[in-house]
Amino acid sequence: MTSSEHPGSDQAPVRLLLIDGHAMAFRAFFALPADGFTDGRGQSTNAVYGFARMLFNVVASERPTHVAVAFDMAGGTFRDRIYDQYKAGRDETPAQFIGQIALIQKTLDALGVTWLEVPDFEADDIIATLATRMRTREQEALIVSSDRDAIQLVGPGVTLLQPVKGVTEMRRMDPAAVEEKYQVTPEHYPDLAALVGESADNLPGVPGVGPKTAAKWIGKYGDLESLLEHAEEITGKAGQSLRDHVEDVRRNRVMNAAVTDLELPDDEVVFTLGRGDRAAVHDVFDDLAFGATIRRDLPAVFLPEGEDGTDAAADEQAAELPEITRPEGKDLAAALRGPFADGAALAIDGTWELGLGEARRIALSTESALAVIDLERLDTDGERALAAWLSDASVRKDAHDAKLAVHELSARGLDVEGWGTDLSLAEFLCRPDQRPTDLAGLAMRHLQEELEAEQAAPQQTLDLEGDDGAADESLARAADAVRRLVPLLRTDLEEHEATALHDDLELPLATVLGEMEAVGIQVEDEVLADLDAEHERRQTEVAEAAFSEIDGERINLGSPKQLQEVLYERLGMPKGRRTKTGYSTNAETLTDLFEKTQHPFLAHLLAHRDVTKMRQIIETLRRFIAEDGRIHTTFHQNIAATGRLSSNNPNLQNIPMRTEDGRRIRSAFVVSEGYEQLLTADYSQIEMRIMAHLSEDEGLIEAFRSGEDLHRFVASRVFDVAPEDVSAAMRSKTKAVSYGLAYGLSAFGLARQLHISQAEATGLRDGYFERFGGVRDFLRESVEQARSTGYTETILGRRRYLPDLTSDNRQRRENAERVALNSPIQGSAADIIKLAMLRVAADLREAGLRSRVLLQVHDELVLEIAPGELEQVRDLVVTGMGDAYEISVPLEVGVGVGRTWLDAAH
DNA sequence: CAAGCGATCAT
DNA sequence: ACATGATCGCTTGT
Repeated sequence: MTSSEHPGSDQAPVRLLLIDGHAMAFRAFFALPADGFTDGRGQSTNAVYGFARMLFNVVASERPTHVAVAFDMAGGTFRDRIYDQYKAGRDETPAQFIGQIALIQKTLDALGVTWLEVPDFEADDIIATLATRMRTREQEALIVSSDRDAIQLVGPGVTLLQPVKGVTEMRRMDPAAVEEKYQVTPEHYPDLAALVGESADNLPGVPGVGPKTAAKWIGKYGDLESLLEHAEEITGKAGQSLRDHVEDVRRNRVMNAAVTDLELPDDEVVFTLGRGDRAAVHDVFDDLAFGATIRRDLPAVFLPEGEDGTDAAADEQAAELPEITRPEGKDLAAALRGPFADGAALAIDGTWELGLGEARRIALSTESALAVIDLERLDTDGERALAAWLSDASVRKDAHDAKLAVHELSARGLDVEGWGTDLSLAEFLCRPDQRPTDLAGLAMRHLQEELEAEQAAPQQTLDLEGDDGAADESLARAADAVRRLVPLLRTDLEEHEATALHDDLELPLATVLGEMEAVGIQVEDEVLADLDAEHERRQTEVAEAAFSEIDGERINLGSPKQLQEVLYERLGMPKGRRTKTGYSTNAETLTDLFEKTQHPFLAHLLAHRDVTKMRQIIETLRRFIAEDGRIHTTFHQNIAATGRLSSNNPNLQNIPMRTEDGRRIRSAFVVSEGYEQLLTADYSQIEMRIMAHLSEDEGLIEAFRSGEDLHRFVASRVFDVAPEDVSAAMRSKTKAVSYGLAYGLSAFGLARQLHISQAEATGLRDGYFERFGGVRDFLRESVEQARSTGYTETILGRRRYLPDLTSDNRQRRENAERVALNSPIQGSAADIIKLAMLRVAADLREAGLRSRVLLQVHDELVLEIAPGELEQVRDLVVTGMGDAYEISVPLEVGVGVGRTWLDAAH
């Protein structure tokens, strides 16, 4: 309890939040699209949504003890009687805004927030009265209003939050901030405003006098009254203008004076928080068709105490590490039959770099025991015991990164079965848009909280990666951290309905990927060396040719900055698209420029770009060829938020394919000794097939069942001609629309891509949607549903959370909408090929075949075929991929075979 | 030396 | 202003 410093205020400190209801509702209305937020019965709810979010935000961040919302009343105010032009000339209320104020008030009722309106007065007067009351009582008031009349209320204990952008970004105005911004104190702000005028209220000020002059005058004469008394002294145009408009100024000053003595409730209870009713809020939100996102953000302070009580779960477990044992040999066998018999969390101190396993030790942790095992000092008995334990599927093992562990252990001939939980995968499934480092940090904070709850937080930071000969204790603590985090992540998985995805898809896949990485793919360095040498020659040639076109000056062709100088300054070419830092020099721009100017420099520059890119790719690949003559990429399961894999060190998922020259790189990827062929198998148009499945569009489904070429079929419908009469142009345009749709392509973007007018692009899209309405409905509903639930979902229930779908920032919101369109499609394709990989790997193993999967490239698998196994493997792969998951159209799989990756293309 | 940017490769 | 990635070289900031 803090004792009061002044008499008469023996009550607890009050922090009253005052909101200008109409002003904020209007702001919300214009910050969010009215068409994007409706209750399903034609009533727009964007203002209600934005208002609620603003309220939740401010309450959560400012922690007021009391709240009141003030509204203007219909029917005018006393100010209209003083000045009949007050607020004249305002635009009519938008039709979609109508009714939303009543809905906001309904929401406030459910939240137990008092709202006020007083006949004949404005919201500002209500706020002024209450703010003044708080100020006299030396309590705090916090005003949220975009109306400038609120500025005069700022003072000791009274702060104004002015919305800056949208409804969530606020600027804090205390007396100092007001003075800083307007050069007058808050109480003199109405004086300034009277001189300057307020166009929003149709109150013209003194012509030729702006805030600078007004502030100067007020500073000189003290206040408006003294200024007007000395009006004769002021020289110049402004002085005359002032004398000519004294009447206006006096009127303005009367109009903008806030009324501070309204009769308003003054009951302790009236404005207190905590009187909301969760059920009522949900009813109102149901009625408004609000989704889960905003419900989650409802601050608990609105509800009665105890209803949202979160105190629970005191941990009985001590934070002290169990004694670390270092079992060796026969001891190990005993230990593994003892406390570790049911499973353990596992940590490893190695790294997977260029295919070299470097693990020296592993740490195992259970609730009661902890062991660090030195792999290099194990004797035969110990190794045998460890191998048996690791490969016993009935013993559950958890790890931060199971794939990494697989590498380190299998490099020493130890195979692992019976994985339980992989923290990195669990974290990713729950929060796919977070970077792994952030997730690790998040996990660490969870852990820290738990340890603090146990009041025995260790001082050391935990290093889940393990590293450079760190002490046994560090490794042991990492294993202990895994152990402690597993139950938390299991709960997390349940909450995100991702348990099955983790247990039955991602974690088993990790082992498969680990094997693929370890095997790698054979690369012929000589082929790459020749290719590099050839491109080096061509690079010199085109560079010289380019220089000769610009007076022989040897600029750096790789420097966008220097290129801009040459192209747009020296050669005076027309400036096209802009980038953040200047004018674009990308291939599209350069090609356009070439068409316009025919300047040979541009052609040479483009050629230089191509060969440079080629060399870059070739040299990168060569650097990654390991001792064994193979490239071992790393596949990541926790990077691409849609659920795709990513590949790095090097990236083998973006080896050139589009151009003839680029494809030659693929001829360096070859079948290795002891194997017969490379086989590639890819899904044909899997994303469009998923679109057909998810949208249930009959036309699209028929397209795939007909066996006709997809784009030809679709084009024949769109352009209303027989399939055989579809021209190449029709087909390629239709194809662009088909693929663009899944990416949220706009008419603008389509026009740019196809070099057609925006009108033609719009027509194309409309024509498409006319014939394939199911697709349009599906896309629209995807976004709508995601906005409501807060996430998108794939066919396997993989979620992606998209809070930006309700952002008041248009760019962010529209980006989230495109993501919402694309994620279920791209993500479902990722799900399907992952299922296929598990199946193919399992089938190969069960059939006792030596052939193996080497790479995955989103919709394609690359396998290495052992002698004599081609037919069997081909069937197995085609079936495995084709039947991986049943959707309403067939999943077609194309197969190619050859000595090199290029030859295996089909 | 790191970080941001622009460009370009893949599906 | 069309989704998901990786990588490189240049430029700029620490």
